[in-house]
Amino acid sequence: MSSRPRGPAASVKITDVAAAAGVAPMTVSRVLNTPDRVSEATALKVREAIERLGYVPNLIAGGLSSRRSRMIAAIVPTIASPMFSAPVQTFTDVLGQAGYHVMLGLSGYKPDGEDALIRAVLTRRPDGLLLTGASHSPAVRRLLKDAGVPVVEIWDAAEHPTDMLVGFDHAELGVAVADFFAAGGHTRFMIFAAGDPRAAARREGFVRRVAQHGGTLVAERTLPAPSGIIDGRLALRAVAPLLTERTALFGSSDNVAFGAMEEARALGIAVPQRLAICGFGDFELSRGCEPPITTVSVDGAEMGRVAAENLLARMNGRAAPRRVLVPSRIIERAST
Amino acid sequence: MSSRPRGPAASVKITDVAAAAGVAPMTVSRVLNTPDRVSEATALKVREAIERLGYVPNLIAGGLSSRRSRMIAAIVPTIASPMFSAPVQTFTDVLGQAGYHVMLGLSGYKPDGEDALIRAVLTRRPDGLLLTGASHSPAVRRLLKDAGVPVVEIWDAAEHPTDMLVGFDHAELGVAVADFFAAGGHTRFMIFAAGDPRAAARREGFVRRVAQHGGTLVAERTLPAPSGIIDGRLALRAVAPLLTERTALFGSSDNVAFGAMEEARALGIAVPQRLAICGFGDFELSRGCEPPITTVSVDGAEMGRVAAENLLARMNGRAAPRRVLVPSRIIERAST
DNA sequence: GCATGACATGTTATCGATACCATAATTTGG
DNA sequence: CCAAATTATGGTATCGATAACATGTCATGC
Repeated sequence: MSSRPRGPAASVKITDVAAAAGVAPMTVSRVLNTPDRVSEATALKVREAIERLGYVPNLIAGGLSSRRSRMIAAIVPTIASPMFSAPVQTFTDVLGQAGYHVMLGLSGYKPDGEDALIRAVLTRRPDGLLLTGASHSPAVRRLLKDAGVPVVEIWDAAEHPTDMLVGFDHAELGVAVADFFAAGGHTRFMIFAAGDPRAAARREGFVRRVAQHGGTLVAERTLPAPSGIIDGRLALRAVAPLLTERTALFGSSDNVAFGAMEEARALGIAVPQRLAICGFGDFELSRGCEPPITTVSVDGAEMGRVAAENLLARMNGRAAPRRVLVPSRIIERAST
Repeated sequence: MSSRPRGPAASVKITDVAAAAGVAPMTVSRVLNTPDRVSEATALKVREAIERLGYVPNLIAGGLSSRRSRMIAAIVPTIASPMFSAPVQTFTDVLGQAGYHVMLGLSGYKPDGEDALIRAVLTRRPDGLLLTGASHSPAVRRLLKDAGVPVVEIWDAAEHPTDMLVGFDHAELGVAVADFFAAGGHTRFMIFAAGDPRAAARREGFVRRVAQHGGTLVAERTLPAPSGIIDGRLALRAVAPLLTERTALFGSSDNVAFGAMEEARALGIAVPQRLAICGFGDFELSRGCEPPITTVSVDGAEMGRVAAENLLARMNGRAAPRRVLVPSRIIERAST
């Protein structure tokens, strides 16, 4: 008799099932984990016993023994934006179908949020990790290396990822948007960028290319991260006096772009005649609003899917690409 | 010497730390879990050893031994909508600060998505569960009862929750919106509702009250769940011919309401003169668009926070309210 | 000065499953 | 018809931590 406190109804364990089915516990384990190694007749008996006793396997115990938790940690700044909720959604779906569960970690936009979170998450011995961005503190990099866990980084395109990466180059994307505007005959430019590292990279590329085109950077505003519709409205209101001539605006997200457009409407600034707007993210909003907003589409759901598949490959001992770049493309709509 | 395969660098465990610090493993455990029961001098030695060896505790082992996983499962249909991402976000934050991690389960809108997910999640022996809605299959209810895990249900107001509940009455809310429109002198009504049970309850309340007011229900459309901006646009386009006189529309989410408004704009239907619109959810969108949209505000973030706190209370052996109703209120804006 | 108790630490026995090796049952081939 | 190969099952020893109890140490009070 155990001296431990037990739950209200001492729960059914693998030995109970084994006894009920007249087999060894190990056989029950096989029925659940490697069914092809058990005869059909035995498997039937065992499954019947499982059903009858209402056995729910304990994956904590299994994980300790097998040293595989079948859990994956996903760390993103927030799920309040489609930018991150989309990849997390598909990531969770794909891994769920493979029998893995996802622990969600929300790091916020504070620079040190990630460190503590990764440390905490590693105490659960995840079989894999999804991280946002590829710039991490040296402490984190060492921690990850020591843990020996497969890691996928998304939403970034560092040359030397910690382990694997599925993302794209934000600076290049900024360049592409500048080129797009220039091709439309624009000479005056503005950018509203959120304060996070990736939005900053997009801005850097955009600003650099504008200069190369000999364009004028009329205004450049940094918004709090995560930035939204209201931030876009406020920013546009602040720069409205500068909108005396035809100008092109790049917003760091579709929400920001939409906010700018709505504020422009309220102020009587014509879009796209006086103000051309390009957003980022291809949220449903930019497609559904009136006029629809030109945007840069990056398939976040796809990113999550590929990240999950690469992680699965590695966890199953197969090889997986070190660096996958997902395409981004400008979707031209009525706002430009 | 163990016959098990070991990781690349056999990882540091509690016995290693204990040896390095010259104490028993149990003392190391105490330093980490119940620091007040350890003398300051010993704690210092132990912490130094932990730091020096880079010890990362194994909560899988700890969980097996203590029968407390310190994990909570959160099951929502999707995180693509602010309706669910907001509560999940605060829920995760609050529990994270208390040392719990959240497993994310996305059940989708298929009726049987939840069953399998809950069953799978229980194999991890979570210390608590967050569920969306309060109508579950009998199998699930029994499973939860047997597991003896604290459960909070959100986004609903069933009379007899499975365990605890933090939500509100959707039908009542539909009634309130009908009253609000009626008070504004409306006699013609339309509703666009998503196909999920909660949107259906809002619709039922709205339709019932409209009838009580002697109003005309001009159109009633069911949208696919989860429904978005585009669904709202399409629905409005379909019913546009009916908008010959002043009409009031209740959308099942702010996204749907916004889509309807944008389509109305495209079709030259004046808002709010010919079409008054009320949404649901108080997303940033309804506040940030032009004109801003009247909506029913329900604080999803607050719901997540309270759910987390009640769960924490119960897990710590304290009492927690069985049924918490969060307020909802109509925020009147320019669309009505 | 010694019993009483509070506090700090150590010892032992699990928690519930799976890896690995051993053995039994079955099939295959010459 | 039997040895060798294959397949199915069982036994044992952990996985890494913590609960419960035992022990040791010191302060307090009468």
